[in-house]
Amino acid sequence: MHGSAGALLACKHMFPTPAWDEGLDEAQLAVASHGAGPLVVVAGAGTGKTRALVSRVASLIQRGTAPERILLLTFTRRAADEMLSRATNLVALRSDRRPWGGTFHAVAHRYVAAYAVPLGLPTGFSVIDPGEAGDLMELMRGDYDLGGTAVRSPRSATLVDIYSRCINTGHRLHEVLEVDYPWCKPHLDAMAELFGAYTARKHQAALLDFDDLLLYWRALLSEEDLGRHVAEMFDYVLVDEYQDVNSLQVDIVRLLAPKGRGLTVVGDEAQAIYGFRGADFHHLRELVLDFPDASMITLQRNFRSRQGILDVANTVRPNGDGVGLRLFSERGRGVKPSLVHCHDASAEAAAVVERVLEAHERATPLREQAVLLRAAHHSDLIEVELTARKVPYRKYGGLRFLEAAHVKDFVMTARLLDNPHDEIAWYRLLRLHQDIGPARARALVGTALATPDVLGDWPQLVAAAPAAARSALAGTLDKMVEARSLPAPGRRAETVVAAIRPLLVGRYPDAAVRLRDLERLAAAAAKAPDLSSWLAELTLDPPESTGDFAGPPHLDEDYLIISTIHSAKGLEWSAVHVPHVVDGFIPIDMALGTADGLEEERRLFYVAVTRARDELYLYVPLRMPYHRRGRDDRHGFALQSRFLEEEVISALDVVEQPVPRLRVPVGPVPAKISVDLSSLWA
DNA sequence: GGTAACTGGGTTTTT
DNA sequence: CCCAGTTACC
Repeated sequence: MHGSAGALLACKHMFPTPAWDEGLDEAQLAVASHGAGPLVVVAGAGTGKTRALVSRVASLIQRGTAPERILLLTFTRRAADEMLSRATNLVALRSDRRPWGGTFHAVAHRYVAAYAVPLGLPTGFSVIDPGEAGDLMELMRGDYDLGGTAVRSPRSATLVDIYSRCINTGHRLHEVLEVDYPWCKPHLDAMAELFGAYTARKHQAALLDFDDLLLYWRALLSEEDLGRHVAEMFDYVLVDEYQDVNSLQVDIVRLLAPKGRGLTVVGDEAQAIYGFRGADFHHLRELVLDFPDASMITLQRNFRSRQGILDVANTVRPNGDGVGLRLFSERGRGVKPSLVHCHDASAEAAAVVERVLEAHERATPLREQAVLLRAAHHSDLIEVELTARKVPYRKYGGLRFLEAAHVKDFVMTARLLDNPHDEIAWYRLLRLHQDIGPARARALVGTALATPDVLGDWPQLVAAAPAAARSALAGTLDKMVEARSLPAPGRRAETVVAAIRPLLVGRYPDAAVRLRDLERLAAAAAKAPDLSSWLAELTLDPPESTGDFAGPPHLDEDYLIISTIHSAKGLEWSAVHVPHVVDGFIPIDMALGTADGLEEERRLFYVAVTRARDELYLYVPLRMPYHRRGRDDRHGFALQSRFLEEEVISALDVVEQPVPRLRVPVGPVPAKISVDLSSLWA
């Protein structure tokens, strides 16, 4: 079934060249034509690892593997979709016979939904995001001595982070607190109790958080017979970005590919940027050690960037870890990247926009350029400047569409149709009504959960509500009953929007805009097979930019990309602009405390730099506001980033951005000017 | 006891 | 922009 590389070469002389190996270099070809033994590919940035993976999938199919017996796990759904459609194009497959692919979480969801019954889960379970997990923690933490402000106690978002870290790393709570949250140590016992109760309460409400999806998938795979059956559904498992997996994901991979058979992982330790989420790049090394028969292929020919950019990248690249990989360009020297010194943050914003427009003049479209930032709000001033100069842009990362209050209102209300046990959804929906605050909502949630079929029997819930809220609540519930009776996802979603419309109109001054968002969302839902799985997928893979639901972009539409470095992973642009290359921003101040944190910041900088194909600009403002936002606009001197070591700077062309000077326009001067205040005291 | 409206202080990265 | 804390009103 698995032809060797030799047999493959022989075939090439007899048949027209198969499309999948066209233009591959030796190392990429070795990846594509590798057999079934475990394979570790160490791929530096821009070395064509996507091509190699795509070709491998195509090659496996051509060598006789059934497409549906291949599983491709990637970091984002977009990456999976892109790779799978490229691979299937190479071998011209029927669309119903495609390989499996997606993020760990998305694939987990499919399995967990399909095997809900043996896993002991209710079939109507809902998937909640970390924000909603925080809502549930918030509801509970008061009962576990973690509320109030008498003692400094962790916020609910922090509690979710800690909980999640325990699960994703497999470390015990006290270890996690010791290493990552030492200031929370006094709350150890309270947290242990809270976390136990949180797990139970989620289960009761038929809610699965992101971590649960992985936990249940692992549980399924660990089960003696069923697990083996599920794992045996795949002959090949390919995992991209393996440096960013956590130990739970490692377990899943190991269970899917016992002894590494059919396993391919691709990664680069120098691009590990998800340590804060429990990822550990050592997993990549460990795989090589654990499977002595693993083959290792290193890709270091860079097809993306000019050598000038790689000179910077090679000096920034952390040398302690990794394999001492150095990147060599296949595309010539190019222009030397610039380090632009600016007077202050607003001069920097002007300098960025100026260079964006210059590159645009030189025929680099806006969408071939990106501004990459450490944190989403670092783009404030640049956005102001872009707006003032009418440069269109789209922003990725940071505040998400799904976090917008009205979208959550809609999603959670819609979820209640299939899962009436969802107490956070009830809580949110009830709070949306006038005269129902935290306390009454809490009581009403109790009533709702105690009523066997609340939606069928809604007058009971209305009767328990305060008189002032009854008619509104009756209206909401009545519409929801109607929505529940409609099977078509589009109509169902529309009716949910209708149910909450009066509530939103009362709550948000800009309700009209928000309702339009929801109508678009409902229209998108119409294309899904059913509403509840569509909602789960929306939660797992939310639209990344605010523009994503504005309909398909025009072909000739051009806009600059603004993105966090994290969201830019795996992407590339002709020109890349990195502002704020200043200590406290890159590296960010929050990460300065630990050596590990600082190393991750360096890798982040490396990722940013290696996104550029032809032009790279780093910007250093010499003065920065003390506070990143808000009323205090005092400035202090900024320290150039500690990552800009001498060796890095020598690979850069240092430019001083002239200080903008205020010019007072001088017109015709009158003969005599006088200032007379005498009338004030007369 | 409970809700709504206002104020002042603070903001990393994401499946 | 989101939060916790305060205050005025039911």
